Amino acid sequence: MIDYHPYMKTCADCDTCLKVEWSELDRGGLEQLANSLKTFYYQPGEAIFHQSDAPEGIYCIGQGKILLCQYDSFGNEIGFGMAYQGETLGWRSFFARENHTATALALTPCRICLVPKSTVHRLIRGYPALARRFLRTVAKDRGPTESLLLRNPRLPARIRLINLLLILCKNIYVPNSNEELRLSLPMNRQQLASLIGVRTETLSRTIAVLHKEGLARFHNREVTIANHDHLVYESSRSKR
Amino acid sequence: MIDYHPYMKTCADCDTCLKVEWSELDRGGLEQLANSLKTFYYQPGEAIFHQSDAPEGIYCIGQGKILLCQYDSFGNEIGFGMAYQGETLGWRSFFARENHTATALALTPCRICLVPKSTVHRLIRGYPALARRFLRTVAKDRGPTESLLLRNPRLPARIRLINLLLILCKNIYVPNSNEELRLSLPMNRQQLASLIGVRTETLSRTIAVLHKEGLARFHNREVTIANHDHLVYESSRSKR
DNA sequence: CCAATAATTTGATCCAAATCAATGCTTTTG
DNA sequence: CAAAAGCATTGATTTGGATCAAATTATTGG
Repeated sequence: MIDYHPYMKTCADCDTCLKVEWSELDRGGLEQLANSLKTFYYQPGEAIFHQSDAPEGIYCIGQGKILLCQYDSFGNEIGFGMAYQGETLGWRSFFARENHTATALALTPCRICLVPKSTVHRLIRGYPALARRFLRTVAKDRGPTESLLLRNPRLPARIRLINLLLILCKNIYVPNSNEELRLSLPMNRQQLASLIGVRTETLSRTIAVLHKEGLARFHNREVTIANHDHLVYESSRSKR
Repeated sequence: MIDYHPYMKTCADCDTCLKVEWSELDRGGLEQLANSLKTFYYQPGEAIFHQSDAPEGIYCIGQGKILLCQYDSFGNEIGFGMAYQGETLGWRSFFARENHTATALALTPCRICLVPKSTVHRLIRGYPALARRFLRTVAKDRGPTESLLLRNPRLPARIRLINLLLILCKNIYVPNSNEELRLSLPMNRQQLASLIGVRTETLSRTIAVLHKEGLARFHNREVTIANHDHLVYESSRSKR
């Protein structure tokens, strides 16, 4: 983790952050933001924050993909969500005034800005619109809904995998549903398997089946969604 | 559903509501609240709101227990959370500005106040502290965490049931862990089973085992937790 | 570039929970 | 209060995914 703070004193270099919650700020607020921001770079596998750490503020993902995970009593990593460029991170525990209940792992090289807690507190108090905007962010969190699709014991592994693919599809721009959709799975099979609550062997076999059926062709960490409509159809016909 | 609105024009009758988010309001705010409140009474099985309804405001549970559920494509009810007296309800979709993604069912006779959306909007704008307080409420929501304990396909049914019992225990005051803990399961076996993602037959068998082991004695819709510590121990030793 | 190592896939077997079927209990309700 | 209906438990069988083991494919480091 390298701190580029000395070179990054302004948010002008980082237009992603202005597209998120901070867009509620005026010139003065943005200045406070820029002056207190710390920018960090992470390599895949590095943690942005750890379970049971006290929150240091709110993170703003300028670049990269992040896995949210927990560890069980045997040290196994269990992924339960992802975060992307242009999203804020770490708000749940910050606003709940609790320690982090999850670990955030960089999956790809990441550029992430930390807005220190003192700044967030000041801005939230000074800009009621910012508080309202964060209220919307927190309420809009898809985590709980996704978990019903990905980690439901009553759904077969195949449907859970399909649901995961569909959720990942939503996070990339889809110009035309007729075109083949290519998306990267920026994580290893263990992490992918943990997201849908199966063992890697089961994931492998399920992947092999979808591949043979021609619905989604897998090659290492890339998938080509050949028949998006059919995946949607199959998912919609299943239980919850 | 009976509207007792004519008899309940003030929040003074309903001290629970003052213990929740609305306690951030001053005299004027509370007056606005009291003047626009509508109080409804529900019998077990009645819905407070339905999946895909547009939110009408925020509900305040004066009395009763509520099941949050969804329905799959075959009409099966899948519970994924509960709400209790002294909690607010329906804020997620309200603040996300989306239609409800869940149905709220009364499990016991309920007294519930609806704060109409126009009032909530006005109060949220007029009282920044209220927005911040709701931010905390939304962030503190235990739903996502609980779902990892209750609906994790990698956990055996036994552990998921134990986790459910422990979560239900948390919602009642526990004076002394040595004493036996009695708690009611105010729902049928189908609903209980859906909360931990198993079939009723499996729930029955799992209940029978815990009962025979003397860890938790079940009788109809009542459980007596005989060995809380052991349940905690077993839960903590399991995977996530 | 190749050996060493790690990650992934494939194969064989086992087991927890689903399913299907039947019986025993509670609530309703006439 | 008894019959009917709905709910809950128990039994027998099946099955999807876990587990254990081995082979194959990637990745890393010399």
